[in-house]
Amino acid sequence: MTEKVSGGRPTDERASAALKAAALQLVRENGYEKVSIAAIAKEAGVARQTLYNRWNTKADLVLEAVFEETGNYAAQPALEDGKSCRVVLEEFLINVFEHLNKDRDTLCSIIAAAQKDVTFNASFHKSFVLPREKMITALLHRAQDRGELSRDRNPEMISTMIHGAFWYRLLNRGALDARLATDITTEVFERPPAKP
Amino acid sequence: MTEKVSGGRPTDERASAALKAAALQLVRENGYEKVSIAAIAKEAGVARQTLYNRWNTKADLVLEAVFEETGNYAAQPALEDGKSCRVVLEEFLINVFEHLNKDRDTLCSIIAAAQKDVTFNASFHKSFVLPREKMITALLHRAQDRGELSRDRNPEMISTMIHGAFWYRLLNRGALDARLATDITTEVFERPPAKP
DNA sequence: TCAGTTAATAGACTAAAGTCTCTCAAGCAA
DNA sequence: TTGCTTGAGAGACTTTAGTCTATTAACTGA
Repeated sequence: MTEKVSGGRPTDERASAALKAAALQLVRENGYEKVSIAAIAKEAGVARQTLYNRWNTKADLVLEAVFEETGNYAAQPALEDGKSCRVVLEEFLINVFEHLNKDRDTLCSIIAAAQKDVTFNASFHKSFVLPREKMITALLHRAQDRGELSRDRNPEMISTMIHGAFWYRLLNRGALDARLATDITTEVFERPPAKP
Repeated sequence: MTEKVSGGRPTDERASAALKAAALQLVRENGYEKVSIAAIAKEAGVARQTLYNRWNTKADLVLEAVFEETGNYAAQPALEDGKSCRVVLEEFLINVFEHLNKDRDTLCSIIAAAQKDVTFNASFHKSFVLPREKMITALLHRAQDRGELSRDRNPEMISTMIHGAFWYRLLNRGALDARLATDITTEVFERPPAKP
């Protein structure tokens, strides 16, 4: 964040790149838990301390590596074309699930790491979790504005329930597929009134 | 599971009890991550190997300890009295949240541990997660039978979304309070139709 | 009583995370 | 060129999880 003040040896960006590449490769090959920090540093051809100079934990490094490679997992869904919000939500979820499935085990490990490290939890939440939550909330507000969703509904709560549903599936080894996207979307948008 | 066949020194149940008590006390005092297995064994006045003889990991031990002490966290909600399913769900959730809040950090750590150990994940899921999921699903089916919930709704999906919502809150350090219980229940049961 | 069996204790050992220190490298400004 | 500053490399050190082994304790059946 803060600009470098004066001299000193510049950080070698190739070392960062090599570490991220090595981390991603080893984690995908062997699984997050099986890969030691020493192994990542060795694979990158870099001293272990250099890794610690840049990231606090393996989780920080791997999150950044996965993130960067996948373009931050799914862009904001476009709201302003001809599609209904319902269709946009469904397509968005399908897209998210595709990305999640690619690094599924790694993401589970990252969520796990966030539970044992408050600092990492905060940065993970800020850079990854919250933005996604707000995308859905914004989409649901838009749906209310367009009359596709009743004003009586609670977009923040629905967003929590949507994200919760696939976190729950993710962490409990359930399927993350188009069917889930459709089922969630249906539950959100098709609301026949209770019989009196 | 299998009965003991013949002789041999009997396992000392006092050791198990002492280990569970020590684990619970130390974890609540210092936090799950800060407590080492050696410290638990020492506090219980028992050899470290004795702990490993009974549980595979710290997570197995702590889960059992927490479980036992809290009577498995919330009983099946009674379906057969005068209350509506909506009220039963709300009260059930309030009750669950009260329990969850007591050992909140510990439960987060247990969920985290389940992500790095397939064996523990399976036993956690079987003994803890699935039963709760089925309670809610059964309640929602009952609501459909009684006409409190439309037949068009998907009880399994709703159950996933409900549990997901509070897992998500739990893991992301959000509030687990009566307000959440009410908001969830409202989202589930009050479904004004979309405007045409 | 004694042989067989299983549990408990104590301690060694490995692998890994994380911290620390020392030395060298690479840039800056006077 | 000479300090000054910061990064990089190498390796020591501590703590912990987890495994393994040898020894002793407690119980059963013949």
